[in-house]
Amino acid sequence: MSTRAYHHGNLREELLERAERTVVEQGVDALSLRELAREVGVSHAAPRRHFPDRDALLDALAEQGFARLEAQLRAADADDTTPGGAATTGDAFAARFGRVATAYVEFATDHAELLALMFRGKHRPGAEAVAAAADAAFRPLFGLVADGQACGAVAPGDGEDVGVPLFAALHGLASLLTAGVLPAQRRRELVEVVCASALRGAAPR
Amino acid sequence: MSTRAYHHGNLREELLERAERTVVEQGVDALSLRELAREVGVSHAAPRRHFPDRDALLDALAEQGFARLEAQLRAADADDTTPGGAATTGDAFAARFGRVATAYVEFATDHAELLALMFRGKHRPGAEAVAAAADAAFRPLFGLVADGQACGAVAPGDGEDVGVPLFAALHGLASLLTAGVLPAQRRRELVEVVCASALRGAAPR
DNA sequence: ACCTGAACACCGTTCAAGT
DNA sequence: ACCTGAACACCGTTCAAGT
Repeated sequence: MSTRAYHHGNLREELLERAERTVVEQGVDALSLRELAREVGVSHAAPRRHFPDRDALLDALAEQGFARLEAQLRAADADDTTPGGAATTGDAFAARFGRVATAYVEFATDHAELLALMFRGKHRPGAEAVAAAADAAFRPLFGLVADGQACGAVAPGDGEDVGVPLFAALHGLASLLTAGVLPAQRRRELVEVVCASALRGAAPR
Repeated sequence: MSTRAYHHGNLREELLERAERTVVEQGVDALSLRELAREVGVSHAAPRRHFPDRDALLDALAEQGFARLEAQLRAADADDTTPGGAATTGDAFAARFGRVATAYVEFATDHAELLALMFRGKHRPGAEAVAAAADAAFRPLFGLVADGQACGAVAPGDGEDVGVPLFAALHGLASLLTAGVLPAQRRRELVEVVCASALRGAAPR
């Protein structure tokens, strides 16, 4: 399988992998289907078999991005150093939320171009896969909110309504950092400030 | 001056105006310099005199967008229906903040593509003009925070640190709405929920 | 000073034809 | 089923030349 077969067999994955690299490194605008095909060593029309057009490839990248984000959030949430397991006190909950928030903002700043692609909206008509991947990525966040309600750190009520302000604060901070509106070197500090404020806003009253 | 003079005289403004329309209506990707020149009735090389390349035009559009946003925020802030003028009580402050927040989110959803362009980051090297326009646009928001501190609705301290969480919550909500992650028809309701939460988080403790 | 027209090197997309 | 090669209609950018 080391010989370059006529039937590549692995073209789709190789295209995605290579495309993500150039998007992360050079931005979406720098992604050319023709150059991509050249890099992979295939004719410029070959990708069409796997991605009908450029937007289809971009949607696939967005979907993959959400999967990465989900994995990163889950890993951060699982990385619980407190002895008792899941957070059951307010302080422990705040620490857990801080870890997930940090992971979210880190993903955003490390993959700014990919994040822009993921939140570009206007995906192709048949893009339920992207929306599904997005929902899955956000689930850890809303699951965390439910746990917060269980331990009394977060006000009761509809989980979405309580979770949206937390979600918005996090995503807004990430977006302002990647846009350069807020200085990237203040990232750690700003995550703490925003988390503290958002958690006060979400606390029972 | 109704005759199409050889020296157009007004080309820069006409290009900007037309470009903004197609960006708002069709998105950044649909903006072609050649088609733009065609629409304005000028050779395809003519725009180069006013915008060295495509990114220069995009930066000019972003700058113009921030100016529009600033005007809209100022108008919303000035539209004070309470008798006594500037807000001096907590309730009045919350109402005032709500108006500005609504204006911000409305601008975002009405000009989603333009907003993406404005917060695209990676502007050209000599893009201090864009950054300056952005700062000016955000000033009403931070001025509002200072007033909130003066009337005791917002915790004291460095204005930026107190303002950033409010800013992040607003921008995050706007971004999630335009991306389609949150449903656009719940806009009014979500603005209220997010504002209430963010203001609780910013309140003195 | 401002604009034109031809030229260059790239695109994305399509489609008959090959294996 | 998967890929190639030529073709089409578009780009952004450059530059000598026109007024």
